[in-house]
Amino acid sequence: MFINGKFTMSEVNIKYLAEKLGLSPSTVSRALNDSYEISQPTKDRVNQLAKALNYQPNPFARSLREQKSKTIAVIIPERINNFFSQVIDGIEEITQQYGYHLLVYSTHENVETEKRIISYLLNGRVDAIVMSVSSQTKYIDHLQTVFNKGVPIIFFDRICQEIPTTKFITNDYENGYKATFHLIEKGCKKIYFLLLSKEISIGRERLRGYLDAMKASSLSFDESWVIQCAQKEEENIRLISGFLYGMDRPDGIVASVEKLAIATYYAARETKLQMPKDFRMISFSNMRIAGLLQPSLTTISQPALKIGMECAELLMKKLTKPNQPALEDRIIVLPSQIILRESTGK
Amino acid sequence: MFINGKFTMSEVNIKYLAEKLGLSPSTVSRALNDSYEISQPTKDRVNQLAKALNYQPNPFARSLREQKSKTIAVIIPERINNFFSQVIDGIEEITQQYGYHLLVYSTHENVETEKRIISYLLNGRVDAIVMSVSSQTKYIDHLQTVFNKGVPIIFFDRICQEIPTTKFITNDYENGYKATFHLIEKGCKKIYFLLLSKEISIGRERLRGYLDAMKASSLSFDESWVIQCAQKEEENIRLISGFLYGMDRPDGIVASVEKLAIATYYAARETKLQMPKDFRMISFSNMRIAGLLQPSLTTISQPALKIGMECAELLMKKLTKPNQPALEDRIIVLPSQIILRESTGK
DNA sequence: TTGTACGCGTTATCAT
DNA sequence: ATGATAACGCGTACAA
Repeated sequence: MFINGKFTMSEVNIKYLAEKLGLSPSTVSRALNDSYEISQPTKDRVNQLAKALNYQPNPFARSLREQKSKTIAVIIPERINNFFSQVIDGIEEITQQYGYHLLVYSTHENVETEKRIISYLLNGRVDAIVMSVSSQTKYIDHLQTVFNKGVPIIFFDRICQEIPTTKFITNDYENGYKATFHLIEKGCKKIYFLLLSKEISIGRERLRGYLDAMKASSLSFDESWVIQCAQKEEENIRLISGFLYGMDRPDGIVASVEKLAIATYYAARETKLQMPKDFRMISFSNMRIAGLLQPSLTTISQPALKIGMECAELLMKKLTKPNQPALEDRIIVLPSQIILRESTGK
Repeated sequence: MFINGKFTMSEVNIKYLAEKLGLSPSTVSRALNDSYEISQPTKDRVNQLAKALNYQPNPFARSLREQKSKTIAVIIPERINNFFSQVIDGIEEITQQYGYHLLVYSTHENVETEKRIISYLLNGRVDAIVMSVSSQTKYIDHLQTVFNKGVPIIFFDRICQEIPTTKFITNDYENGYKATFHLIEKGCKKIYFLLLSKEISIGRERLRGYLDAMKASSLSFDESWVIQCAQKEEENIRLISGFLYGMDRPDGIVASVEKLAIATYYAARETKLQMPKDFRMISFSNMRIAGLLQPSLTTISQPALKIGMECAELLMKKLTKPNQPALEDRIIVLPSQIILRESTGK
């Protein structure tokens, strides 16, 4: 409805329906909610008119009344990333069936942004939070606050160990080990590990797998082979080109996240080195087109859609059934898959 | 606050602050909103306590009262797509500065899903909608309804011409022409055009550019060269492989969307054909790593981030300033960029 | 089976 | 400068 050009919300509401039907608002409300107290004929009349006028309950009135929003916040470190996109697809697939809505936020790997976003969510705006922390997240007061306020929170992939709630990850340690072992089997002697940040869980776990695999082998190892990378792509390309130019360059690289593998491709171009001839690389990645790169990239691919769906299913169970206990403090591990391609040699 | 294990929303609210301060709720409200009617000392007292107790206004009470949600819906056809991810990044960058939140929905290219999503949004849940329509969207009653209800709606990329509102696109016709002309210059004689759907605006516009370029040349042309593709990747690979196997295969391909270019890469593998030797391809695409493919892909790249930011800026202007007129019925064109790479020959 | 009254938390209007 | 009251739209305890 318009009043002097301005949209006003005087839509059909319960009061309006009640008037039209000669009933009281409460009767209409109960009829719409299929209450056992209301006679079938009345229900029919109400539902018919509601449908005819395309009545939609006001979500804010309802949220205010019920103290819940039917909305979930999803917080990710970056949007331009197949893994996170797939996870959100998985979450939406489930939550949508329950009539839940998704507020999606990107921290752009920035803790301050992460804190700001979370501060918006502590007022009941969302019924729960599903998140993967930023690579900068070291201090976790803001996450602790969420938990203390009783807002259900689930972590996935980049989890926060310290918060006693449910976390979904993949077998990162194991795959860090396997990835490294695969390179060793291929004959690599000097294997570097590219790390986004030591702060994040997946970085630490994958690194641990790498370190153990190196230890288990008879290969030499130097701490300087663990390369701490930056946020900016150009910086990383420079960094990686730097050590690829050297005479003592690595002949194997484990990239702990996709963007570092990509930076390595650019660095390889710059230094005119070829995979797998000059060095071999394996990367954690959910790129659909890893197989179309030059050379195609051997990847450890995470079950992203499944992670999203499992997060959401757990949450829906907790939120839609009465008297559910708090989310259990446990880590659920879903297996990743190694897909061999040209970058580690056929 | 917890009551028998259950989280209850009895957070600090205005009433609580008022009690603690020995003031009335209305005074507190006014003080928090920096009303001129309140004395400075009172304001200070109120703000101090509010800060100390970390008071956060209840968004639903406010929305109910103000008849606005400070929330924007973003509806896209698919999430696993760099273009749409970048657009959303752009939207968020602006809206976040104004304290707006983003509900993000994917239609998965399905009109029915699109209709369902929109029906959720007609009850005031969002103050505006920014969307790119699904490739199936032919009848537009649901979009018309949005407009009729007075909910501001902006289209980008895949627009709906018929709705009189502001639309943001790139110069699709021009680039369809240029892309085709580029192939012609490279000596292609038989150029196919891969189309996702004739229903969507970008498909039609890019096709029009292709057709005009073909017409302007002295090349022969057959209608069957415009290939209507499917949703499923495997189906498209089969379809494309099908005509690549033939003796009368094309020597040039214009892919109107990224996913069709990718299907073509797989089809090329299957048929053992090589670009640019056996055929050349150019594609509309925002893939960051188009340059790392084998061969690297010549692309027409859209200013996605900018599109998002411009959509959001227009919207914020309309929503945050009083008495703004309805969104103008006009199309704003931002230029795309052609990036030449190996797939069309150096 | 239906109606009345109230409160969720906020802000605006009207009083004082 | 501050307080009392009403209203946004909904659902429910209580009354009839």
